[in-house]
Amino acid sequence: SCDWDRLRFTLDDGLSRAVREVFVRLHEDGLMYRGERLINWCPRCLTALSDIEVEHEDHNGKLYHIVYPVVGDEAATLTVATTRPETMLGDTAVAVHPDDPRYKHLIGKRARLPLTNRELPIVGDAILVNREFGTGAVKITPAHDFSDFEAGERHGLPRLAILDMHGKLDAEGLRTAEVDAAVIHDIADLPVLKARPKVEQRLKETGSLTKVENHKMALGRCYRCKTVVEPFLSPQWFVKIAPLAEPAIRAVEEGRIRIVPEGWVNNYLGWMREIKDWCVSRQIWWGHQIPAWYCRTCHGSSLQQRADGSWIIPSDARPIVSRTEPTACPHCNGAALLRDPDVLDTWFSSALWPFSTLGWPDETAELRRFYPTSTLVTGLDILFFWVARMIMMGLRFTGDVPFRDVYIHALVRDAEGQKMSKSKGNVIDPLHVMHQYGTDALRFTLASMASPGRDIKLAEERIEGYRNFANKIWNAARFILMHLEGEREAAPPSGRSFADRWILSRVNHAVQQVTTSLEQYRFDQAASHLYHFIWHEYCDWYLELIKPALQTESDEARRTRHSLVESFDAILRLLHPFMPYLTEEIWQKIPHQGDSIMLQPFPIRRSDWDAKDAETRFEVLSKFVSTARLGRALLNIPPGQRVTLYGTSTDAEELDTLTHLRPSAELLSKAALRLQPVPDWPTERVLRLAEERLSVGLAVEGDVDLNKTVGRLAKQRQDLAKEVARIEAKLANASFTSKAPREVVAEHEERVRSLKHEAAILASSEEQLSRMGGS
RNA sequence: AGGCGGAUAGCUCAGCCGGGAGAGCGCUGCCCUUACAAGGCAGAGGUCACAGGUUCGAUCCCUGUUCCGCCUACCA
Repeated sequence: SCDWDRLRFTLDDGLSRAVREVFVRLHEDGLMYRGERLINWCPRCLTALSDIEVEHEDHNGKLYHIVYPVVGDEAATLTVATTRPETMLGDTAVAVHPDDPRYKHLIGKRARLPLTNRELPIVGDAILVNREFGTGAVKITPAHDFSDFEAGERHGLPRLAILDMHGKLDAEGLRTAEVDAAVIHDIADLPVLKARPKVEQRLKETGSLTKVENHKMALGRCYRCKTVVEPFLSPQWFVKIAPLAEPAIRAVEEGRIRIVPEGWVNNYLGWMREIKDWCVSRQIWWGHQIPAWYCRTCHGSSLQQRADGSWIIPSDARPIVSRTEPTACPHCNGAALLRDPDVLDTWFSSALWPFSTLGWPDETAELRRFYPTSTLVTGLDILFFWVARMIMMGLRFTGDVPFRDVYIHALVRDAEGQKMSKSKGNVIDPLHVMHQYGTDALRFTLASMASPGRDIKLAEERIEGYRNFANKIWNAARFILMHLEGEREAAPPSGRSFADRWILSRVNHAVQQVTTSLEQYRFDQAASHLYHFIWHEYCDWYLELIKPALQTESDEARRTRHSLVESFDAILRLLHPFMPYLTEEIWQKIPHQGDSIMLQPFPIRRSDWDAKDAETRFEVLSKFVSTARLGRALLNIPPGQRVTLYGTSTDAEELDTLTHLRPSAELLSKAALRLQPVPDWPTERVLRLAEERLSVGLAVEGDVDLNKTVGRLAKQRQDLAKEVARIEAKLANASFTSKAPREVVAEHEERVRSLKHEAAILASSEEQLSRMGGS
C-alpha cells in the first residue's frame, strides 16, 4: 500500500547529484551493466542482499545420495550427494574430477536425471569437485547455487530456474526443466522446505535415493527478517570491478595508501584480487534511486507489473541512463517512460563520501583543500565494504587516493572475546559504563588497550583503574589551585629550582614520547606514557618536592608557582585528546589565556626546558630515597616517624648531588641525613643498605623485632648471590667473552661489581643485626 | 577447509630489530603524613603453551604440535 516511488531519495542535494554523476559516468564507460546473475536473495523481503547482510548460522542438515544412471552403459551409475534434493530438478550437468580414476572415463557421456525427461552431460571440473567429499560426483544446478553458477559458466551450461522469487517451486520453471508432470503436480507452488520431503518420497519410489545421512552445514539468513536466503537468478545492476580494483591494489602496493597496522595489507590485497563484479541494485524502499528509465513503448509487454504495483524489468531491457529525468525515448520518441524502481546499495553512495561531501563534481575550494584527507579511522569489518570502495571510486573519479593512511582500530569484544551483537545480547552499554566510571575513564581505557592487531576484551577493572587515574589528576589540580594564591614570577629555566628544572625537562620527555606514539598510531603507548608520567613522576615526586617552597613567600615560591602553572598547563594540553572533559574543566580553573583548551596548540618540546643535569641528579635522589624507604619498611618504622640516616657514595658526582639535594632527600625520606664515609658511621645499631654505588645507613632506635628484617636481608642476599653466580658463569664462558659484543661483556662485568658491592653491605648489616637481635 | 592472530604474574594485557621478565587490577605488610584511602610507602607472585632447531646466548628468530579467537569460503 506504499507509494513505491515516493519513498526514494528525491532531494536534489549534493550527495544525490554525485551519486547520479558517478552512475552515469560508469555507465558511459561501460562499467555499469545490467545482467542476470545469482545473488543472495531474501524470499520474504524480495530484495538482493549483500554479503554483509547475510548472517550465517550452523545448521544440522541432511545429505541425500541420489543415483543418476549413465546413458548407454546400464552397469554404470553416478551417485551424487546433495543437501538440497529439490534443486536436482534444475540440474544441467554432473561433474566429476578429471583425474579421478573411478569416473574419468565417464566424462563426455550423459546421465539421466531422475524424475525428469532430461539427460545431463558429465563434465570434468577440478575446481568444483573435491574427490574426497561424498561420492566424488557433483550435480550442477547453475540457477540455484553460487559454485554451480560459476561451473555453469565454465562449461557453457544452461540455467534452469525452478524457484520463483518467493522461494517457491515454480510450475513454469519445472515444465521448462521437463520435470515429470506428476512431480510438478506434487510440488508446484510449495516453499522449498515443504517440497523437499515430497521430492524425497518420489526419489525413494524410483529407487534413486540410496542414503540419507546427517550433515552439519551453515545456513545464510536475512539480517532483517531471518528468512533463509536463496541464491536467486534475477536481473540486477552490476559494476564491472576489475578496472576499478586494479588501481586500488596498486595504490596500496606502492604505499600511496598506508594501512596501519600493516598486518591487514595482505587481507586487503587478497580480497581485492579476488573481487567479483559488484551487484549495486537493491529492491528496498530507502536509498538513492537508480537514474535509469525504460521506454514502455519500445518494450511493450516485457515490462510486467506485480500485484503490489512494482515493476519487473527484464535484464535485456534497454535503459536510458541520464543525469536528469528524460522526457522522451531517444529511439521512438515516446513519452511513456518508466523509472527503474531499484535503489543503490548503501555502499555505493558511501564509497563517494570522501569527495561527494566536498562538492564534487564541482571543482570546489573545499575539494582542493581537503582531498585527500590524511587518515581514515575504521574497523576491520568494513575495510572491504567501505574503505576498499572509497579507494576505488576516489581513484577513478578524482585521480587521487581519498586518504593517505587507513588506521584499522581494534574491535571491542565482551569479556569472553565474543563480538558484541544486539541479537546475542552481549552488548556493553557505553552510556552505562560512562555513568559508572566517567566518559574520560572509558575513553582512556579504550586508548590504552588499542594495541595494534589485537581486539579488546573490555575488562571493568581496567576502566576502574583509569577512573582512579582521573581522580588522581583531579586531586592534583585541587592541590595546585590551593597553592596558587600567592604571586607568580616568570624566570628563565636556568634560574629556577632543581625540582622545576627537572620537571620541565620531564615534560619535554613526555611530550616527545606521546607525540612519537601518536604519530605511529600507538594510542596504547601514548596512554601508558601519560599515565606513568603524570602519576609516578609529576604527582609522586614533583608535587612532593615543591611542597616546602610553596609554604614560603620567597622568590623561589613565586618562581615555583610559575613553573607549576606552566608544567600543569602543558600536561593538560598533552592529555586533552585522551581525557577531554576533565582537562577542560581543570584548565578553565587554572590561570590560562583563551576560551577553551580545545583551541590550544598541542604541546611541543621546548629546548630551553631540557635539563639533562637535573635529570641525572634526580636519578641519584630517587635512588637514595627509595633505598631509605626500603630500610624503613624492613625495620617496620611508620612513615610518620623521623629517623636518622647515613649516606655516601663511591661515586664523587653522586656524593656531590646528595650534598646539594640534602634538604630534598631529608624531606622525602622524613629523616635527618648525615653524609659521612662508611667508616665514620656508628658500628652498632645501623641497618646498612646499598644500591649500586650508593650506601645508605638507617639508625635503629627503640625496641625493634629484627628477626624478620634479618630474614628478608638474607633472602635478598641469596637472590643477589644467585644472580652474581649466573652472570659470572656467563663471563667464564670463553665463547661468550670472545663472540659477544664488547659493550655487552662490559655491562655484565659492571653488573657483577655492583651486585657484589650490594651483597657485601647486606652481609655485613645482616651480621650486625643478628647480633643486635640476639641481645 | 583456507587465511590471519593469540598462548607471558591469580585476572586483563604490554614487552620481543636476541643479552638483567613489566603495568593495571587483585593479594600481603605498614600508614587516615591537611591534594588524593578511588590514596601513600614497601613487598610477594612468572620452567614467558609444548617439542625440536639456529646461536656464545632464545620469551623474542625458524620448524612442528596442541589449545583458543577472528576473517573468508562454504563442502555438494
